[in-house]
Amino acid sequence: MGDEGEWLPQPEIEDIELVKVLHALGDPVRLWLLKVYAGGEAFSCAPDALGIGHLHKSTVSHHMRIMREAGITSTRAVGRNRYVQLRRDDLDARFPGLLDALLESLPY
Amino acid sequence: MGDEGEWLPQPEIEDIELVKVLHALGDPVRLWLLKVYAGGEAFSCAPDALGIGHLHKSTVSHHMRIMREAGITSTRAVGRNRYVQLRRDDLDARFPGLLDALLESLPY
DNA sequence: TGAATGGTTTGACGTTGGTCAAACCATAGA
DNA sequence: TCTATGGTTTGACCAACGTCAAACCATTCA
Repeated sequence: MGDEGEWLPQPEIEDIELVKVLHALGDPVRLWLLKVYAGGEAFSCAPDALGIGHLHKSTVSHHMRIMREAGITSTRAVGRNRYVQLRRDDLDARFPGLLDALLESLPY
Repeated sequence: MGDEGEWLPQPEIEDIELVKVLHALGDPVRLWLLKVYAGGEAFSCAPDALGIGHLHKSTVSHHMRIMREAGITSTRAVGRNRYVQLRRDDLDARFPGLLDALLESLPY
């Protein structure tokens, strides 16, 4: 009760590397997740809830870890849930204009 | 003589896919090449001339092909030389602001 | 306390990817 | 014409990657 949850490990702002961010986003599933998280904080990792119901939950967990370790997302663990959000401010500070350009360029 | 050379195969503007561009740039060597080509047209594929003298020339050829097929560069073959340049206008038209943001964010 | 639930981790499997070396191709130059 | 040269292609090798399944862990709730 009253517990805000724990933050899962993520790189410091200055340790976010462009090549890792690009590598992380150079995958169709993770590029899709970028769009999902851009729409607001997600509180479930369930494949169906994320629009990737065709993938196994462990695969989704894998993709979310890669995005978090690349510095794209931050995750707070509260109970059995995971609150995932884009690190908008950090990405904007580190790579000005990049995130906006990416979101503007997303397909669909 | 007077031969302008032949253009190597490359995708049409509308066929350039964001995920392929990001995947292509999610590699340290190709991210380095992006910076090189951003500095102006390159007329040699020699590893030394491109600042990647530690790599075999066939490896460089491989990376250049991936960048071209992703739609990042265009290549004109004139004699034994290859004139490689960034597809600035095409990339700007397809993904507004992305290239500028990337070039601003490059390390070094 | 016991069962169900949301996520993570591990292991396995097939695919893709980066690298080198050698063969190859076409052009330039003697 | 012969040789050297700039680049490409092919094959091989090993590492990295995406995926699933099963085991696992912690939390929730009956």
